[in-house]
Amino acid sequence: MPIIKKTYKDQVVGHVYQLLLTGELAPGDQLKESLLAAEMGISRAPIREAMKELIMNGLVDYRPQVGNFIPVLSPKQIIDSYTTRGVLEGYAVMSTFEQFADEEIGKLENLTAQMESYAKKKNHKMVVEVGGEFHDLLISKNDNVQLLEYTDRLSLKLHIQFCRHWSKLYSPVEIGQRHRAIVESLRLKDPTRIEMVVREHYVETGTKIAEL
Amino acid sequence: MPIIKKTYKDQVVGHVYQLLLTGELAPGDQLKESLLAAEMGISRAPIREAMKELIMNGLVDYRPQVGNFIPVLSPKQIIDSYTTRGVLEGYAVMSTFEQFADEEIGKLENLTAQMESYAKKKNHKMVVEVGGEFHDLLISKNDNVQLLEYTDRLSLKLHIQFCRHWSKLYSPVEIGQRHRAIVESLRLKDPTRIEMVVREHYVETGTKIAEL
DNA sequence: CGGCTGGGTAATGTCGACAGTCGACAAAAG
DNA sequence: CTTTTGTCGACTGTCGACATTACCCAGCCG
Repeated sequence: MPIIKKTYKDQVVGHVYQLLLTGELAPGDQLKESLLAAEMGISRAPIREAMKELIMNGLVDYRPQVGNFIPVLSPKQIIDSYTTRGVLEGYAVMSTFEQFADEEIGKLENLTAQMESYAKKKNHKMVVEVGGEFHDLLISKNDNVQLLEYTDRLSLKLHIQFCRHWSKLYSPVEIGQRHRAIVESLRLKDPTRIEMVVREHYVETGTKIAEL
Repeated sequence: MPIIKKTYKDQVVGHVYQLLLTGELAPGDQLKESLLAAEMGISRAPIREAMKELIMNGLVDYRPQVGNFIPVLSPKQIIDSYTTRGVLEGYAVMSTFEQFADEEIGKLENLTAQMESYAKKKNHKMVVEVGGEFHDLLISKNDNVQLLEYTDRLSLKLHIQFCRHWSKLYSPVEIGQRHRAIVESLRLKDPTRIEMVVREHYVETGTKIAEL
């Protein structure tokens, strides 16, 4: 989420993010250029520029000669996206497992406990925030620009698609189990296991979301 | 490479592909909108549309307020891209290894032999073509749309970036060894090994290209 | 009654012109 | 001679208008 808003295009992107996060735009809705343009008091040109960026990040579906729509993901597409994310991030963590100091692993454990705690209190906003911190720390060691480009895109796409359903998703027990499994595998310093665990974590998450 | 060219935008994309493949555009070159527009007898609007698509596929670098450039990849970026491709395709093949019938594995072996043969004759065009066939058959079983989107992008990006250097790259012996290793692992039906071998294949290719 | 046809509407696709911004060079100040 | 500032050119960013295409629905025909 860019903070700087130099060109109109960037402002449009930010505006659409808001519409998506607040739920004013639901999957299946069409983003009409003239409407957005009128809404923001600018012409359609920067809107079109912004659309391309949103399409690039998978936040908008483009149908030629028809328009831009908020994607409606089928269960298979959801699982596919999460699986792909799992494959990429599993590798990202695995390939850097030696760089995790004991104190950082401790921090990961700490974050897991926080998530459990927030989940028990049904404070979903904080669960997501701490979860993001956990995730960021986990892949922070990797510097493969190509891989990061893809994981960032997927992360943002899935975040925006499903932020609405977080509250229905998390049981404190599962959250604890899953994240602890990742931390444990890191502690064991077993690369194969690390990759597998992270991968499964995302596949399970995807399967769960696909069910609702 | 889309064959249908309905809108001007698609024609522009195709045109730029040609410029890239023929080497008329070299890494570092700027794609000037007005120039392309004049060249094709259209306005800048569809050019800009096409640029966004090319940027999306990683074929063009975008620098705000400055312009669009053919990317100059650093050795690290090259290795990163190939590694990422290896991670994705390694998983794609691994997760579908059971679907390869003996006859298809035979075909893969056959294609490998063809590549060796063409490589010996220094017929690089055919090496690449048969190599593409090998690659397509290898991931044809996978139907993860998200994963395929990324592998396709990477495949196209790397193809266009390095098509110029193919002739310097391939030694018949290496081609045979590498591809045969993949076929063998498939025959063994050992998923872990399959994933590893495919991954390494791409990492090695990337390392090799990064060196020149 | 169902399917096809055609016109109207509303959206995207394209256009040419103008405004804003960056980079380079040159002139002036220290 | 070095540094700063001003100016210029070329490119991207934005605009409003026009062209084209897809969708909807009414009316016709089988």
